Amino acid sequence: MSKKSARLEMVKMVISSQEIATQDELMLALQQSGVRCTQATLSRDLKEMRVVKVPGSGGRKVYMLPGTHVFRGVSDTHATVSAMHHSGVLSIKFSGHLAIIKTLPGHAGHVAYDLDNAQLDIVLGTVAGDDTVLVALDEEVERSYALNALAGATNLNLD
Amino acid sequence: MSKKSARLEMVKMVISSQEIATQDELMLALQQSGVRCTQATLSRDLKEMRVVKVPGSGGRKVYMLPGTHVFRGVSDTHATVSAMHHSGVLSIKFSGHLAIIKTLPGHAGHVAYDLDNAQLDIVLGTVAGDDTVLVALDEEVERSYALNALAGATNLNLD
DNA sequence: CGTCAAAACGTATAATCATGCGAAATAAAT
DNA sequence: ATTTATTTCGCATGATTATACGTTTTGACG
Repeated sequence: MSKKSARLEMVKMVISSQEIATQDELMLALQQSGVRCTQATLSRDLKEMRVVKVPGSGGRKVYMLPGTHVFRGVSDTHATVSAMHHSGVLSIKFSGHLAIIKTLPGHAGHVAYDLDNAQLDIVLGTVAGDDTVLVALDEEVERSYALNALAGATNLNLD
Repeated sequence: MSKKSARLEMVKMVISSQEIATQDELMLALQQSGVRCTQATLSRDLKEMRVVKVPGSGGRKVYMLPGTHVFRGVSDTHATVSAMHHSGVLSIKFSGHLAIIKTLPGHAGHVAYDLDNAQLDIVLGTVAGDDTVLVALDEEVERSYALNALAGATNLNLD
């Protein structure tokens, strides 16, 4: 594993788990993880990885992985993600009439897509971040029912 | 019909029909269509529209409209599009203290942006996906009031 | 190992983009 | 219409990103 590809993996992990607005910011975040390099190198890395900078709410712009932001495990030196669920769904919790689905980094979009396609009439709408999906539920539905429906639509195995 | 929204439409048309790499380039392309403005203005426009710059194949980076947004019909070069700035809002529903706004694909960001800028004090915050905006509402507000406020801020015509 | 070629990198700087601020334009109110 | 408030905009400049170029590293081969 070259020094470069290790850095690239770390970049993926960092930008999919936190909001990074500039390359200097990214550089600092990488230092926290023991990766040292310059802004120039990151500029080249981000271009090579086709990372895009997206204007978000609140006037800030953050880096995001392209396409189906799929972040597959980390290789060697650092933390590897265990317990990979097929769906990428880690947990489903509720607050009010909102379901909060936590996923692996980068999987939220895919999970939300599946949910939308499932056409559940208990779901009023979904919004996906990077590793979180907010699901607005109909007021009338019971949580136990919703949990089953959501788990089913996302291929989550309830234990 | 403001001068601004006309320019915004033209920007959409230009960046969806040709490969634009810089804001100066975009500025020149707009001049060809009779729209004159500065790079500074375009910077603000692109941010408002949440246009992203994507590193493409040939080492080139081009601007792209977010989501699966398809720009639909404008007649010819100058073409003042009528029925412009339809909000893209399809429906507004409620669940608990949350409003769920469904929009045309790719329009959620813009709608959320408008809402944020409207500075409604009944709105605590917004989150935009691709075609859904979740709006966190103040606990005290009546739904009928909220509906009117949201519809107003998003230029939705209530029937 | 030593040599060569290719890739990766840092420095310095150019290119591009974002923004504070006052001016001009637009809308709202009297 | 005149005043007042709000939005939009351009200019100048600060902030961020990209790259030319020389240096170092990496890897293949003898």
